[in-house]
Amino acid sequence: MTQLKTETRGGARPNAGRKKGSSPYKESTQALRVPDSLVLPIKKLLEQRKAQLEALGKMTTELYFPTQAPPLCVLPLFAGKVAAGFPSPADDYVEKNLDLNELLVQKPAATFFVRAQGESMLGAGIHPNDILVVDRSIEVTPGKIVICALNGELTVKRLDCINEQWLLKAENPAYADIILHDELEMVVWGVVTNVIHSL
Amino acid sequence: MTQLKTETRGGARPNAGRKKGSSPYKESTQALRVPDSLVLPIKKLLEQRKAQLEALGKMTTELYFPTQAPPLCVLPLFAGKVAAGFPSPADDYVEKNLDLNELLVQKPAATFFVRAQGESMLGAGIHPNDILVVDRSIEVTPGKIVICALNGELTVKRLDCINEQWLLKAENPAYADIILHDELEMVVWGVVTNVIHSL
DNA sequence: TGTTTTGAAATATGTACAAATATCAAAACT
DNA sequence: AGTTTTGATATTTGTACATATTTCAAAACA
Repeated sequence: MTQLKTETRGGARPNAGRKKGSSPYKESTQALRVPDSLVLPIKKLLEQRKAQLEALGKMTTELYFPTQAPPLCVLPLFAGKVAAGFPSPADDYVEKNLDLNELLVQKPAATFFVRAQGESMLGAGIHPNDILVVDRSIEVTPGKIVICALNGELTVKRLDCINEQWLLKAENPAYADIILHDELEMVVWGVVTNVIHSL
Repeated sequence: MTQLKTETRGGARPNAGRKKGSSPYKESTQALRVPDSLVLPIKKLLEQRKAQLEALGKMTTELYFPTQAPPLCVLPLFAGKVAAGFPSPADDYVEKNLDLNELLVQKPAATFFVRAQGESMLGAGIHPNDILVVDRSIEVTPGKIVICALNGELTVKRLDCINEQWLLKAENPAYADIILHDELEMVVWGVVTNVIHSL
């Protein structure tokens, strides 16, 4: 015969139980059926989402990470020559399939975009209104093109160091270099890895 | 009492039953639990995948569509000024969240990538080794930058029409324009919408 | 002999459910 | 009075299962 224990701890009471939104995604989930080949990519995405939310929890500011995700998209990349007409897969025109996010974003949690203004970096292929891909995890060294806040103003320049003097160099003869002295408040946001130019 | 019907059609036999891979994805599926905010995007992706596979069934050649999907990726886009340090969401530095595929690929089924060669289009911001985003669904009109096969050679130029004479113009004084005459076999692949430049 | 109809079998798919996990107020302990 | 332990409860989460769908060979038909 089993002893009936009358436990007095725990028990029914308001506010008991697991809280809504206590999943790693901070929101409810639902079961979705997806094809095998998409399982791994989507799982990767879910891990990434979790990591972002975790990072978010440690930040004082918010909004750095998206609340909604976009559609996946992989498209073929062609290269080389082509017999007149559209290329055939028999020939090796298809270099490989390419995903833009994979190509341009190595570390999602450390990457953001900035829209370029001005013509000071034309020589580096950066035109007004271009979108710059910026990686905050890359080491800032002389020669790198960086996004920085100069006295509160966002700017893109090539960082350089000549005779122990740090410079921000424009890649356009019409613009003067900026010498970094103590009165100048300069904060580097990250290193520009790619430029997206719309025609 | 129920009448026991002895059906003679159908019945046990080899090769009966639904075939493996008879799903719209041509492969097996599995249930995956995803956060609410990802449900719609992923459903969109699944629809896209189905549409691609359907289109594939109607094509003679393959390989235009990917067999494996990439990770999703949305990142913030910043704009404007910034108080020294990293931007705060209280200010409006965050222009919007941005997905590269969404930004650069309007029609996945009509879009592909080509790697640029040569310096003939420097003036349009196209450098050697840049990746060009090409949309085959955009109408080819004078002024557009197009990818075309010229006697089997892949090239990128600006299409123009002067006095009813069609031209392919380079955007670099060092390169001559190409006049389109009957002996020249020219097939337009599509219109260049974006240029991706690596630093 | 060629065409159409038919139903059992095999796979596909949405979801219900059981098991796992997190939460917190009250009890027990210092 | 403050800290730690405890267990009922609410939610999350993986997956088994019931249902729907597709397929094909044999039977029925023309």
